[in-house]
Amino acid sequence: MTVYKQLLSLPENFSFRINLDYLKSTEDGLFRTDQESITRFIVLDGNLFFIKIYVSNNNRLVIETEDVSQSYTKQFERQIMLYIRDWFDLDIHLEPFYIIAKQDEYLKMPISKFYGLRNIGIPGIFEAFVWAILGQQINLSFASTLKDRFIKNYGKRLIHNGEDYWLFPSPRLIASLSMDELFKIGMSRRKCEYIRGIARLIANNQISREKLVQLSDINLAVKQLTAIKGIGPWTANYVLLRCVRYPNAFPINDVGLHNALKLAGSLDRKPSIDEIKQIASAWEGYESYATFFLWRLVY
DNA sequence: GGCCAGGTGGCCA
DNA sequence: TGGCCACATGGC
Repeated sequence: MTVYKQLLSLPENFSFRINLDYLKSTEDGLFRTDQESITRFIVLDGNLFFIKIYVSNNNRLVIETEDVSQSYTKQFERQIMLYIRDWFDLDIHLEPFYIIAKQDEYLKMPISKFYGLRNIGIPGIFEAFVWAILGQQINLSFASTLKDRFIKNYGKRLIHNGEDYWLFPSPRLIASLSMDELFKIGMSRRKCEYIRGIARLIANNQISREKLVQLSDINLAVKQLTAIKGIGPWTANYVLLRCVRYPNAFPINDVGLHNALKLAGSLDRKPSIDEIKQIASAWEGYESYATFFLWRLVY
């Protein structure tokens, strides 16, 4: 099979090792990691590509693409590069964030420990919503178990070099399932309803990542999303942070954020919401990155 | 055994 | 608006 190789230059404040470590900690069947690379299948307009990502000696990102569907064109090559730039959030300029963070009581420790980390995204909006809804209220290890069951019950299994990879279930399929069919994997009936509801909205193109990007106003985006049953302020901000990439998305109610602030600030208790608003006022415009680095302390 | 987990909607005053 | 409560399940 033909393999195409592309290079992407990396910003100085990007550490492949730190980002690989992060991905390793969140491996979910959709992609795989080893000591030096990340691999996954991606689908573009129904065409399948297998990509391998690693770093070269002169600090460039190398992307090898196997042309599984025999349909590789310059157009797909561009789309694959955009996919990678987006997944690793390569187009954001983080210098101003690091300047703020270096003198911030709560951020100086995490940015020193994880210097070079990026907000590794959740590429698909449906995947982002499902992951957020699964994570509501329950502990993260159980949420991971549910995600694993969700992917392996309803997703598509692919094999490459004898190893399993999964494609995330399509919103169309999930929208068509019965409550009992969804309930069997062990999530609450409410989570089943929320997930099926969002699957319908996405399948009908009533919600899309592009539309949310175009709004370009976090308050409007949150207002629109929280009108949907099952999407509260936390879920809306989580999806805007991890997928749509609003730099000022801020899931202020997040328990993990509270624990991380307690740890980073050596507090004897978790801070109150009012205290967090006070703390975060120094991060204006970079709340998403502040949150992502703080999460890395506790997850 | 009880409480807390990467919350949310529904009910009640 | 603000205060409860249920929700599925696992870990401590």
